[in-house]
Amino acid sequence: MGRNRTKSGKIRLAEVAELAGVSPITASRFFRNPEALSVAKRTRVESAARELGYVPNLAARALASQRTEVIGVLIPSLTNNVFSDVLRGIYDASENSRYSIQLSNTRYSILQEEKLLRLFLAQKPAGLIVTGIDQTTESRAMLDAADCPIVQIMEIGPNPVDMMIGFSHYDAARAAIAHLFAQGHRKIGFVGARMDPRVQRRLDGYVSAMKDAGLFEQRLVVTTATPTSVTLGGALFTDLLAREPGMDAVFCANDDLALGVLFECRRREIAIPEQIAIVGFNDLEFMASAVPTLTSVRTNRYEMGNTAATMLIDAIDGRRPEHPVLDLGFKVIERQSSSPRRADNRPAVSGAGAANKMVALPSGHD
Amino acid sequence: MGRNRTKSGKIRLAEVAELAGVSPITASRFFRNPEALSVAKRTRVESAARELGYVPNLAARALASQRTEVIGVLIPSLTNNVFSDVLRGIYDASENSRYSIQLSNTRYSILQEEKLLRLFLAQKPAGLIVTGIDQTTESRAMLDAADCPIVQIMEIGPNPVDMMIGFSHYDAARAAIAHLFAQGHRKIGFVGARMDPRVQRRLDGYVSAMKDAGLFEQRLVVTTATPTSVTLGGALFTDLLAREPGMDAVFCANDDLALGVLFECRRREIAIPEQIAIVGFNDLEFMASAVPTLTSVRTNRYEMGNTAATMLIDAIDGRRPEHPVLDLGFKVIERQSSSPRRADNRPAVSGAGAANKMVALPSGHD
DNA sequence: GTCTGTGCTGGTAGCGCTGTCAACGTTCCT
DNA sequence: AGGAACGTTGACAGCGCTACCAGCACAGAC
Repeated sequence: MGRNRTKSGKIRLAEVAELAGVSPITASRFFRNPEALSVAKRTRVESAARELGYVPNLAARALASQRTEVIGVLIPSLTNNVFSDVLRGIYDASENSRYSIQLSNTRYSILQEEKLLRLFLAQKPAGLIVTGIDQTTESRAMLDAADCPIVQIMEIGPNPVDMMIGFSHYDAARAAIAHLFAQGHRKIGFVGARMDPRVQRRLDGYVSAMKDAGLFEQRLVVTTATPTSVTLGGALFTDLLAREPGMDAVFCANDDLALGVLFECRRREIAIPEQIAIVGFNDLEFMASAVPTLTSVRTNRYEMGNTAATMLIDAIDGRRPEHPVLDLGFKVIERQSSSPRRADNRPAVSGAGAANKMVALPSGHD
Repeated sequence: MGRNRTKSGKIRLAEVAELAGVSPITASRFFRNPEALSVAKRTRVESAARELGYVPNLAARALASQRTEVIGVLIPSLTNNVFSDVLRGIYDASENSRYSIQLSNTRYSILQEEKLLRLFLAQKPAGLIVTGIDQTTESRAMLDAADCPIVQIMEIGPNPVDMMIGFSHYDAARAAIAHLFAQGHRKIGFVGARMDPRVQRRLDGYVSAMKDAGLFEQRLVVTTATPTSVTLGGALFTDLLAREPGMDAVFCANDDLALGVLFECRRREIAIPEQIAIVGFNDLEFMASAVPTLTSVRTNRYEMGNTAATMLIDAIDGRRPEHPVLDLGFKVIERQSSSPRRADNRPAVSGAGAANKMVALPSGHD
């Protein structure tokens, strides 16, 4: 018995097999495909493993089987709370599987992404989750050649590498603008930061909606490459206001910016929504509790991460999903900051948590 | 040449060695300890590896060397933005090392932590980062027995397992209350959510400061086990106000709660700081840009993660730090929400980014 | 000239597990 | 009854790398 023990004192599969009275390979099978064993041996191996406190050596398994049980995840930012929700979904889904998550941060650089992709692929991951649909041609070639399932998350578009889950940022922005139109707003500004591909598509959606209505003007758009923040929202709004004092609404590319605009309005004593309406994007938790409560476009971030990881794991295990491209849609959550103008300029006292009118839309593909 | 190629088409060390005209073991040494090679062989192996695009097989290395290049990280939450800053620091520090991060979420459960710890330790990590100092005795025993460097982060306390980096939440809370006392406040409420050990210590600091001043009353404290949120801040503050309408300040266990209190005050038309002062904790970005700007206790979260990972990697590589326990301290950032009462009840128009008065304190050890 | 020490290099023997294939016993069909 | 088909089991041979130890050449000490 002792002779089967590792030098390091760890219990090996051989020892479990010996105690169970089976060959090592049978014990090995127990951990990979228990159904293949007879019930008698299965229970024998199981109890032997438990008795000895056996923990498989993943390195040996990876070496022998020529594959790992690692899911690589490439996201552009760890700071942005949008990704923390997605990540939580991914980790939750991976928790009860035998796969572990290997996370890397591309810092919004597709070159960095390419480099990380090369690194990941060299270790033969079981699967890969990548953000967005804008990869370098080199990255794209690597992804196409990869022999593991891949999920692209955050948005949907044509030509998926493999699986895809997200929504149309373009349509979501158009829906936000349509909502503002419906409330009677016309001079609608756009405030955006970071300007990654998804924010860019929101801008595109805004531009097209405004053009469709014959209301687009370049000076209504203020953007910057700087990372987003609440403070930045106030600063960009200040710029916008200087360019176009007659503006009656602002569409913010994310909720942090929207909060910054809210505070800046308060600082300038601009009434919301009477003088200026605000719409954010993502529907972070605080939007429902701000004063006034802030309208936003709800995106299903946790669900996105969770479903992506679940789909990926299923695909790794050979259960490919029926629909490899999944549109999670979005909802425009209408709140006080964009409600129709009223005579009473004060927000309701019990504003937080008040029933939110919702407009749900699946985003159009392509 | 071809015969050294893996079935999978990957280049092995043996092939690099052959091209370089050295033995495999010499090539192996090149990657682990280049200084041990003569300059001639070093350059030969280097160029051979580059020419072939060699990428080491980590599983084989781990199996043969009986150790991994994985740093395990155990944090209680992925949602809390406090941890996203810490994580960013950790990932940044690991990026240019050969170690990779394996992250797991304990969900604020020390039992879950114990389970994960067992899992991690079984894979022989190169190092471990764990959150806080409140482990189960079983966990503590495992950590003590672990044969890898360990860093405890987020707080400091007696009996470090190995290394430790953080600050005293107790002292930080006392400093916040001292600041409020200095501004003339007396009836100071406490609002806390989640009540993990660190929040509990902030509460302890609050209680002791209030007792020292002979001002403590149990009904000034409102806490809940519910996870924190902005909305919850408003709700808890509402409770507090119902219990003690005469309150003149609130110390919030974190900034989300503080923002919720701010909005609730606005909803109730309570003037800040004239009627009630607010102090938060962590100094998230939005605190400087709220209206009025919100006082908070700044904690060095990114630096904490970054330094923890750097210390850990150094220790793994045999360079143990001079001081295994590092107190990163904190700063009370005084802003409008706790400024002395003024006749003018309106906040300054250019409030955001206005010079912040700071009170820096190292937290006392133990 | 012999001995010891140092710097570099290579051979051997696994690390712990799994893929492949063959073999076994049993059942079911013709 | 004979044979095919199936389910179950085990032997063998590595997966790609590194720990360990031995060996070599050379330098310096006696």
